[in-house]
Amino acid sequence: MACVCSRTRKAAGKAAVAGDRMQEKYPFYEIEPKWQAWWDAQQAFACDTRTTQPKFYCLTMFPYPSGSMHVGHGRNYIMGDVLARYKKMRGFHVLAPMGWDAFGLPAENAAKKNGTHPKSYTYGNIAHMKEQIRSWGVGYDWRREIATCHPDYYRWTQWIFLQFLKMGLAYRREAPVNWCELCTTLANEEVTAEGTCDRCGRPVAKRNLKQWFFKITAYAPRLLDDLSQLQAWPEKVRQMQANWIGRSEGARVQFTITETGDPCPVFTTRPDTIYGVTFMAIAPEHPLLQKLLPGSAQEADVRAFIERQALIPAAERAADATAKEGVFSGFHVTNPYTGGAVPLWVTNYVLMDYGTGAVMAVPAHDQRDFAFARKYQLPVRVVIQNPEAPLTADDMAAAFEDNGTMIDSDQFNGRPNREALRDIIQHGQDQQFAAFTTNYRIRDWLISRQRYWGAPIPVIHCPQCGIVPVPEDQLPVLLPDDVDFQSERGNPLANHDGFRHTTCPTCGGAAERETDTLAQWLCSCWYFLRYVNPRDNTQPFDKADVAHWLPVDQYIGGVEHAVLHLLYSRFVVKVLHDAGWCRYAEPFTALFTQGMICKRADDGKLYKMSKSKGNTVSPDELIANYGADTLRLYTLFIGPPEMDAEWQDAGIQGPYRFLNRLWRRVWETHDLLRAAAGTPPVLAHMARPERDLYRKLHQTIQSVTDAIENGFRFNTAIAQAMELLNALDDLKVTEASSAPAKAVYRATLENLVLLLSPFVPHMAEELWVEMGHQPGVMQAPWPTCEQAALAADTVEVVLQINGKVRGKIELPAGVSREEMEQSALANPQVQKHLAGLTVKKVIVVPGKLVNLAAG
RNA sequence: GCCCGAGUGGCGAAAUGGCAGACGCAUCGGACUUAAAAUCCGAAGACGGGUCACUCCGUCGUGUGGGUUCGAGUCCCACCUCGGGCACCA
Repeated sequence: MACVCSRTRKAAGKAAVAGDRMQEKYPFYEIEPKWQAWWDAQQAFACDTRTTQPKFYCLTMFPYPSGSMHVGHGRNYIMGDVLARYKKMRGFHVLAPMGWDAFGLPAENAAKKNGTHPKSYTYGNIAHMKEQIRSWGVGYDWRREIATCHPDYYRWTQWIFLQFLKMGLAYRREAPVNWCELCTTLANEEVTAEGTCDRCGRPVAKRNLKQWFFKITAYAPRLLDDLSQLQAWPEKVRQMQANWIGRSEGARVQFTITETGDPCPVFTTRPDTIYGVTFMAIAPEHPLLQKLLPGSAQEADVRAFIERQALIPAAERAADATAKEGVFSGFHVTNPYTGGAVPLWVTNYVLMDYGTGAVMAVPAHDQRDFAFARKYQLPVRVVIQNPEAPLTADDMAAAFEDNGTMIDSDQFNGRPNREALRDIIQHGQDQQFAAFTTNYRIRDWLISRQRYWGAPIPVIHCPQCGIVPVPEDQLPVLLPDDVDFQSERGNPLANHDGFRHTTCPTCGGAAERETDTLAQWLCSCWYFLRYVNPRDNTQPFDKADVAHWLPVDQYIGGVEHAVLHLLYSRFVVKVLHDAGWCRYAEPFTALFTQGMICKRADDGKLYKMSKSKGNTVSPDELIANYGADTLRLYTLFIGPPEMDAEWQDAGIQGPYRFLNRLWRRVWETHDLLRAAAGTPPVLAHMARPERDLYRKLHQTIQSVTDAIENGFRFNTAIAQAMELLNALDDLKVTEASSAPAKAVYRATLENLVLLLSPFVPHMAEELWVEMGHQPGVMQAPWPTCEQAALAADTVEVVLQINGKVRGKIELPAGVSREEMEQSALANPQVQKHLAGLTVKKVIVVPGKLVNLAAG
């Protein structure tokens, strides 16, 4: 214990201590390492998951070990640490773990470039980043540290894959997939709206490849519906997920090829326009064409068109600006509602992977169909009449997409279109050529990658038995170390004969291992479960423990994961729930997405901190110059935590000065504080100035608590603490002050240290001991607000005339409305402004304000 | 095009419909110092006015234009700019 408190120094004499400790700048370089070591020695953040105390699972998104972090990364961990420390003081048993999302491309690229093995590269980076996190003063239960690249972890990632396979939720198929030259295959979620790779920015092309998918589409309705349970998530994230899942209600209608009778179903949200169909538009990739075309009259034209479209990148073809093009197929389709036939066109504006790849075209009521019809002189047929300005097909300059009255639609004529919509589908359903359908935009999740540095997909391809899962007791399928990274021939794993050749677990014959690895997203989809039982060698996690600790009470991370990690994790947990492994269907009760830290780059513009922009700020130097507490305080003070913020180097001065002032106050008044230790403040004994300070203290306790609890408003919490210190200075307590004044002074500093301890833990620990307490400020209870202390004798009442402030008066607390009104009218300032006016109305806000409406 | 979010001093920002600019940065003035740094005290939205001076007074002011209200940064309507998500999704 002697190592942590300052008693040894004090033994040398108070004067010497004061001289030593009251130096110009507080010695953060001494106290910060000291307390970090003490937290380690005390296992201050160790969490016993078998506890029965109220639990709080505080999780910050774990990082990819890229090598080193900048101050922007720190915001995430610091906020989580503030919350964890605060919850501990509120009596919760807090689980705050940390780990590494350690599979991924940079390690493999480094291997290619420098010859470093991905394993040593990754573990080297982890060691450095762990040191950085430690130097920030962020506390975790490091006994629970995990790295997704460790065989003890990825063994269970592979196990999860096998559960999906068992449940029919993992499958392999050949399909056009997103392809990035560097990152290999990509999930749709990893492709930006511009058609580039989310990770490296290269253009993404479509390639036909045999790949592994997870059937996330089967969970689309639940993933969407359950968003409504996530009330403690940012509205923005829920909307982004809802957009991504993209539900639309409509009908599936069975058209048929007139010439052959082949079915050609469509999905439509506008069956009310079905009597206005004048052609059918299908995607060039539509499989029906391969059946119809051979030997047909238009075959050559159509094939030429299809081949030309195949060469155009998907992003370009999907762009709004791309002109609509098409070619007549030579075939027709029969509309089951009318019995009539319309021509079948192959077009570039219909997407094969949404709906059925075929669209019933209604030029009169759909702008895209309209543009196409005008270009190719196809007929326009109005079936929804505009009640305000009747439409004629020949004169229309644009499609009429609003609501109106149905015409030329058999028995539905005369009805408002929206109202008839259900009946139209019902009619088709009764006649068995249509059905109510819900369509989703989300596609299945592509999870295989042609990369070495990932968890091998645990299946074996047997020429006799087909795809055979690796038996669970043979997991993990280990990643071999001895691979050739210099080879240009694709996935290094595929070139490793020792890995590839194996025997079939079913028939014992020669077989080949799958050489694709799992996308790192799958590794990070379940890590929050593993933290509960990180060293369990018999199962991924313990059901009972996880039932107690999950869902995560507070998850903190960047909004960039809104439709990647956060959607995938929800999906995986739902599947595990269905498999009986998890009791809950949602992993994260509350989510907080922090804003990014930006900085002006050399071009004067503001960018998110990144190595490529050269606008990063390293925490290492700042911690060396100002200390971790100052860096933490500035990071939190910079602005509202959910908003992006601009890092300004000079801004750190404010928090630094504040902490130095706090430090000096405690050390300057060392004797006074010690002497006052035995006498708690008593309201009745206080004179006006100390009662005001005492009230301010309790107001601060109230507002800081509220700021942390409601909305993570750390910036205002810190401002409140600064105000309290300013108020404390104003009181000017000295040795000569009264005993009650000294008691209030001590109580204020003591509580200020407690209130600040989650934010600046090292200084708080040090000052806490200095004020005579046992080490371990986190064991102290969080301050509580005394209602009696909040009461004031007088209130300041604002006097307004027609909403403009004309004076202020001090009145006794609890003053009546009538007294307030009379005092206002009697006020000389008010009378002056009222000269020549008559008061028409008096508004009184009790204890606050009188407004006289006069004219 | 659709759906979110933001717009307040030189800057970061704060304000349950009730004193706009708390808190902090930068700036300026003063004290301390041989000097500087640090620290402490003080000033400060803009424009105009008044006084020897201090206290002071007026007008304007939260992206723009309307509205509701005794009273609007805050609520409503329309619009502008910036950021994010979705988008030939049938």
